[in-house]
Amino acid sequence: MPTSDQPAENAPKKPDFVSDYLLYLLAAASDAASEQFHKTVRKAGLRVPEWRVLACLYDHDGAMITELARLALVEQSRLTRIVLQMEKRGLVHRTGDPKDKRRVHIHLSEAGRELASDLVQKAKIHEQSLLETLQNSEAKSLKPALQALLKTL
Amino acid sequence: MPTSDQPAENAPKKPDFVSDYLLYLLAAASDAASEQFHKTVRKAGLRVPEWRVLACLYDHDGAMITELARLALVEQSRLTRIVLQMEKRGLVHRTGDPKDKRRVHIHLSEAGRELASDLVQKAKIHEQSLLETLQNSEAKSLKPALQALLKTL
DNA sequence: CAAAATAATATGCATTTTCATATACATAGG
DNA sequence: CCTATGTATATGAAAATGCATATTATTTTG
Repeated sequence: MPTSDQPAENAPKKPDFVSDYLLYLLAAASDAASEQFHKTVRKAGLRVPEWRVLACLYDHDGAMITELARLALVEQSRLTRIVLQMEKRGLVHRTGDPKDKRRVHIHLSEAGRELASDLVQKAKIHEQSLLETLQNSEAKSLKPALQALLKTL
Repeated sequence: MPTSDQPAENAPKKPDFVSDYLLYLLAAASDAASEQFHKTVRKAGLRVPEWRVLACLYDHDGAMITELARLALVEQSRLTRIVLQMEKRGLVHRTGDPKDKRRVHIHLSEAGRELASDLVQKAKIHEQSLLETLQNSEAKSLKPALQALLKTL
């Protein structure tokens, strides 16, 4: 039996796969880096996808459902329901598009905009302190590398 | 009304928040980079969390539930259920720990190991081609930067 | 050593999520 | 202008998920 749970001392140590696998590093880094700030999000009474929607609307107020789903990295039918819940809570409102009656545009309410602004500010502060804990070279290269990755995909 | 969906030409253009926000870039890059390979995973009859569990066991066969949950980036009670399902499908089996009877160790079955090896190989190929689409400088800096981020968190 | 505190896993249940598809509207081609 | 095809959003229903907590085992402490 060639495989063994207890490799002999002289066995050629197989290097780990996951700890050097790009997709794993991306997922793990995303998780780890977000964990702290997501606590802030929940303290503000939002779930993470709701925060994402608010943040995307902060940049793209009036976006339609499909667009917002893509931006906020959530599946369309899920976004529809998230937006409906947020509308009930008074964070956003929905308007029809006169040019294309299928479309629904989502807008921040005043309360939504205030909450978004507050959290965006906190996010920026958190990001700043996160970047400061990294070596200068790593902090400098991270965002451009991620943006390049996104651009080519 | 100071806010407007149609800013005047001379309005000071507020730069986007999300498109330059580290946590967003991480989540978006993770999503985008994984999308393709996750199709391969689903073609192999696995859901993404199951693939993550297999891959982690590929490196850490015999890991206990808590450990595996941490490695595979899933919450513990969820992992318990994922593992139970995978056991029913014959991909893993669970053994008790004689030294500490609370613990449950998870092992790859032969079928599980074969599937894991196959997918790990495909993952490496996919990763390789992904890195090749990036500029050399970006590809070179990405993994170290992510690993540094993980290390400091 | 008994009791309390801690740890590992499992489970009940409410909620969320996904998938497929329905519905409504828009556009293109004959 | 009618039909076919495509697009945007919503929804039903099965399944997955998260949260709190139960259960069992271990460790610590007085």
